Amino acid sequence: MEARVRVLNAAPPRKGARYVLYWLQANRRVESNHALAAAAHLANHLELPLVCYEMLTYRYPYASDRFHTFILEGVAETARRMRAVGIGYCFYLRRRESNPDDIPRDLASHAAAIVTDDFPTFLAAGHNAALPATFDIPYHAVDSSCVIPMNCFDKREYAAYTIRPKIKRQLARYMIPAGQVRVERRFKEPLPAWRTEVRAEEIPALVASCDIDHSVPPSLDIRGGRAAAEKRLRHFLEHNLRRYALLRNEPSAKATSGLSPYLHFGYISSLEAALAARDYAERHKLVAEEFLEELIVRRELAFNFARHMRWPPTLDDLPEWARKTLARHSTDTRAYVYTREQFERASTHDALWNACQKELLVRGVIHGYYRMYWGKKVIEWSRTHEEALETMVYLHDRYALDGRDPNTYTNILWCFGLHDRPWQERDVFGTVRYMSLEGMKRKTGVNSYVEAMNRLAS
DNA sequence: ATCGGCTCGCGCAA
DNA sequence: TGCGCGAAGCCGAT
Repeated sequence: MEARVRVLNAAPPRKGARYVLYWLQANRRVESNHALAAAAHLANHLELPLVCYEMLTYRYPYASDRFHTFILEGVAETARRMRAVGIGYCFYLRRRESNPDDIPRDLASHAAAIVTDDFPTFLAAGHNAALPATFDIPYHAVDSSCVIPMNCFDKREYAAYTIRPKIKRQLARYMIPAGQVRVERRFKEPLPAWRTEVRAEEIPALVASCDIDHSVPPSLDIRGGRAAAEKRLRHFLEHNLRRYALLRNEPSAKATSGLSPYLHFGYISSLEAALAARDYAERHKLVAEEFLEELIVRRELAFNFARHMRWPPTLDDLPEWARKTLARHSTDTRAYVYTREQFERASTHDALWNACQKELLVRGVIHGYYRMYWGKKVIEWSRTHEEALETMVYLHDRYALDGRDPNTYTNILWCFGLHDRPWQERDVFGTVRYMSLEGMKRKTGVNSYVEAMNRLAS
């Protein structure tokens, strides 16, 4: 467990406190949650009950109906499951400027210690970098996102082949269930009045009442919540695990897990998905190898990169060979040049690219394989490499349910050569790997995907 | 349909 | 110091 914990403030626990506070920033679940388990352990040790605080504010970048809905869809269930095990769960929806914003401080003033999620991007990364020193109590950040804790890798890894053997060596030690959360003292005080109780039928009205971007609608077909995540995993294991190795790069086969939004918002942990896949494969004489490679090796390579990159991501974070070759080709003539707005509206000359963008606009995800094509083409058709990066980050931050995630930024920078190797030199890309529409047509069912996305978006 | 070259640098064997 | 090989490819030769 120690490897999962970063002690960001080592003050002694407050005497005479009423509870230990778990500030839920990333892991929206009771099950397979090392951070919650660590908080419960500390509460038991201090002979105090445990309070879980989760908040959703109107004012973070790209807050919209899409993200608010996906988060609110999980709240009632998290409340039920937390309270069932004796944790005082309080969710707070800060809808607009006039709502109080000092609730975390107020909660912390009665807490013996704060335990929270260690997450290397976006809001949680900012909070955990800036806030620990402003409290006079212990502040622990616990990594419950990775199978092998991020802290086990002290340096920035160069590529999948450098991190893979390190992961394989330690896998047996960490591929064990996180264990049930057990609190010895139930939280018995009345729950505070400022909390927001969320009922499913009230979510549209709640979202409408927030001072956020109402022009990005909820995902057409991806619903938030723990039960939805469990259902998605079960469906994947029963129908697609056996097809995954062969068909994961064929988008129209729908053979991928579809777990990325649930992993990003913490409705499910990669550890429990990995354990479930391994056990299911064992019982049914299947091979889970390829799925586990993506779920563990490549995802944790992305967390390793996110830990070390600056914010926001820039081309300076690329390996030297990629920076140099891109610089040499910075002024190459582009065959097409589109603005951010043209990309956003899915109005390029390329029907496959537009279909990918439509899936992002309507569903909030792009198939993993096509996302690489999508990214390579933004590089090819942007005025500069820097502008291409800005466009990709903007479109993912604003529309992707699996955006703002280490995986997203790593996937975007992979398009510029991160974790990859050089290939044959050509215009605009230099020696960075190129992907062509011809290749996509040869290897995947482009037409059926384009037709499906046009139907969805109409 | 299949194959080799393209091109760089990490990590390990020696 | 040498060598094998890598986050999902392309292209031209056969």
